[in-house]
Amino acid sequence: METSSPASSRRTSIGSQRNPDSEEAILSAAEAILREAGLAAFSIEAVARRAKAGKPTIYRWWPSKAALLLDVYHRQKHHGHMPDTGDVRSDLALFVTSLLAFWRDDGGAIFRSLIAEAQSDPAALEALRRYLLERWRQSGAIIQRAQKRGEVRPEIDSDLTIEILSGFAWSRLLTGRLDCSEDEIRAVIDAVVGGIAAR
Amino acid sequence: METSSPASSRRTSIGSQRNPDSEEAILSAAEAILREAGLAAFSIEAVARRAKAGKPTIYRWWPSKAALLLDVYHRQKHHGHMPDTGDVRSDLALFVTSLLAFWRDDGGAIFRSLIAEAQSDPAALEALRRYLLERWRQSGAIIQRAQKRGEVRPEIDSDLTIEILSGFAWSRLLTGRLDCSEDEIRAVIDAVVGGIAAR
Amino acid sequence: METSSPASSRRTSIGSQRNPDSEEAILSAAEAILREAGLAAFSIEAVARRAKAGKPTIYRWWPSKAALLLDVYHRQKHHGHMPDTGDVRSDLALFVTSLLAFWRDDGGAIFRSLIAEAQSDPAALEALRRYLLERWRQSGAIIQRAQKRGEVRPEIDSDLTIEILSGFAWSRLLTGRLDCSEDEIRAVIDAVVGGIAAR
Amino acid sequence: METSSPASSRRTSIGSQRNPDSEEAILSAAEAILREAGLAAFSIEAVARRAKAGKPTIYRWWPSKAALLLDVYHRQKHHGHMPDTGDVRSDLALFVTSLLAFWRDDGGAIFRSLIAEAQSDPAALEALRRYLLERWRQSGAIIQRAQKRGEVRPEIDSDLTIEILSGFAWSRLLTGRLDCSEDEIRAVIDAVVGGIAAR
DNA sequence: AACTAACCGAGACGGTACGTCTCGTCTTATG
DNA sequence: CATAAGACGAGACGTACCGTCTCGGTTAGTT
Repeated sequence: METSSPASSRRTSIGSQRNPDSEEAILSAAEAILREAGLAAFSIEAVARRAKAGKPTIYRWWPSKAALLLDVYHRQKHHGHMPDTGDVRSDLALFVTSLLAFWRDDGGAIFRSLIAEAQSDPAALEALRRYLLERWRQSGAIIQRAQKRGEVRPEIDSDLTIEILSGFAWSRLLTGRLDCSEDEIRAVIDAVVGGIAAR
Repeated sequence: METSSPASSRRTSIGSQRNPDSEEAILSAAEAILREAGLAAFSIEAVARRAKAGKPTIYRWWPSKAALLLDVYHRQKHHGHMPDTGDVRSDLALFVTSLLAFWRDDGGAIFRSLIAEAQSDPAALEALRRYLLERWRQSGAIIQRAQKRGEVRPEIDSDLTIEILSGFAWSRLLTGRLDCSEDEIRAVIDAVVGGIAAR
Repeated sequence: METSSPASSRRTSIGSQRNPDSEEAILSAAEAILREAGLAAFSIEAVARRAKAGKPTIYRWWPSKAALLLDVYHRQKHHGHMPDTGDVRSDLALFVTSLLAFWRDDGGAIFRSLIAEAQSDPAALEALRRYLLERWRQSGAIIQRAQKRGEVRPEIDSDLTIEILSGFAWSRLLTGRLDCSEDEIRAVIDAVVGGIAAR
Repeated sequence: METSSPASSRRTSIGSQRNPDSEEAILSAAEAILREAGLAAFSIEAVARRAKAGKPTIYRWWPSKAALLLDVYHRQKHHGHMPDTGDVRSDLALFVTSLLAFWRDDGGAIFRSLIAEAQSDPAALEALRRYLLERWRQSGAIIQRAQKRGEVRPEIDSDLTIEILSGFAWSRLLTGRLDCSEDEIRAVIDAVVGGIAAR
């Protein structure tokens, strides 16, 4: 990180405009702190210290801790891995598997923090909600394709189905049980796709 | 609250043992703060102030903010509403409906706080996890009864099924969308019980 | 007090530098508390409250209670009243009289506190010691002038003589007997200057 | 210490009277704490802990920290070493030397604490004052004997003379400079007995 | 070329909460 | 009724962050 900066000593103003080096340094620092030490260690003070930035610079561009968290989460790569194998079970299994894997490897600490922050900051809650509705809408395409193929009944609400699977993933993330076996994921998909009722 | 105390002036020690009046006052104060002002306003300091208790008294009995939160949550009534209508769809619908209603009316603010706290406090996470596994096991009885009646396939993992429904409820709680219509809940139950696949 | 500030509302930062208004407010508050309520009421918390300053602001500039006490004592006027009447008896009588008067009117409560604090805080003890050695050295000039005039034997240690008189004053201060008559002071001076031995 | 107690486990009431074992244990503990860790570590709490006594037991018999300190100081041996060599200079030198030695070896920490405490506790101040006046009166006998022998002028106030020497000793005690050379002590005695004035 | 405007870092400011310590009071159970 | 034990309300301790502010300096655009 921070490779774009001129390797030299001190970062300063570049005139009456946002300094992208500072932005980059701040986001990098925030991400690193979350990843290395978790939400408890994540404070504006700590980010400023690590990014060698002034606190007002952070407050100028991110009105709240949640806004910074959201930006950090957005910087992650993942977004929009949209499986399309032609089989709804495989697509959904890949969806859940890759989500859990992403959280396990990288973004989990950040997303957990975002959810936690949203529980006390209404602005964060609103931002999170908006972000999620969009994400679920996107991922709903998996279901909609399956409906076009005739695999899934047409009256099924695609977003709601995604929210069910996503909710299961949240449950695992927020209780620290991301190490979910293939079998468990298959069982979840089977339940949602095939139902649990006796034939 | 605090009606049990002798209406007189000051609460004090009752010897070398825990004073139940103090415990009650602290839990009441904690609950009131969470309900009225939310997690952001919930601090040991504030609880002590409102309960007219010394901070060490709180720290003596609750080692962390999370422990206090958990106790406050436990004091709520709800726990263990276990529908048994003889029909798995009705049972599960009641399960989800009553959970959301309970959170909407009373315990939501507290449980949200508990989850949020668990994201930065490992001890809270562990306590939450233990609590949930037990709750899911209890609620899993709904599925197991249905399996005995032949309504649900025997190889289905009852706890996992409950976690799926519970996860959906979490998703609604944590994104502030507890006002869930009957139809939506029915759709969720239908998906999980009957599956989404075309017949 | 605080007349220098703009009489308006709130004192705040003036950039990356010590705010003299805050310093003044803190020292004034500390002095007032000591004078009005004594050492027992003197706490960093109380000073912060009265000065309308944050505790960290105090700890930033004064590492210990003793450092603050010392600064408060230094702010007093007295310092360096150095009588030079041409007669050693008169000089010393003035020295003791004005010291006791100063303590009686103003600085006594503060200096008592400083000595008390030094009995449990090594840093305070060291600061006090350094301060006193310097003060005795200064006051020793009274003796040295008398030696030059031939009033006092040349082999007499001027600092030690001052410490004897100063010690007597301490005894009076620390036992709350500052209301010392002229006669008593004269008797003390006579003893030290003329000795108690029969001629 | 504590050798008088029955070496067995638990000390308890001996009926409606003061238990001397407890008193002994408390005074011993108080003395040990002062000697080993100084005034800063001296708290009723600490004394009770070390003496394995209940706090109320201490508060019952000693109304204030100062009262306990005074009792501890009284338990020391020293008291009343009253030199009588027939020579006032020798007597006074012994008086000062043995006082400083006693404080250096044993009682200094305790007496310093007592003086410090008296600066914030009026009751302690009063107790200290009464104790000192008595002590000075006793030690004044040194001067009075010398007056009878004709060594010291009859109009000299014996108590005041003792207070001067005592004040010098206080100065050394309270500034942590008890390591006073023989020469310095002699110089002090010479000043007071013979005066500093040129012949 | 001078001026303004917004940015930058630094860090002080008044606050609040933290978790720990001791205070002096209280009530118990034990003898 | 004294004792050891220990809980209680109170509040100070010194530290960490909060979000705001002012500073001195830098660099664009605008005159």
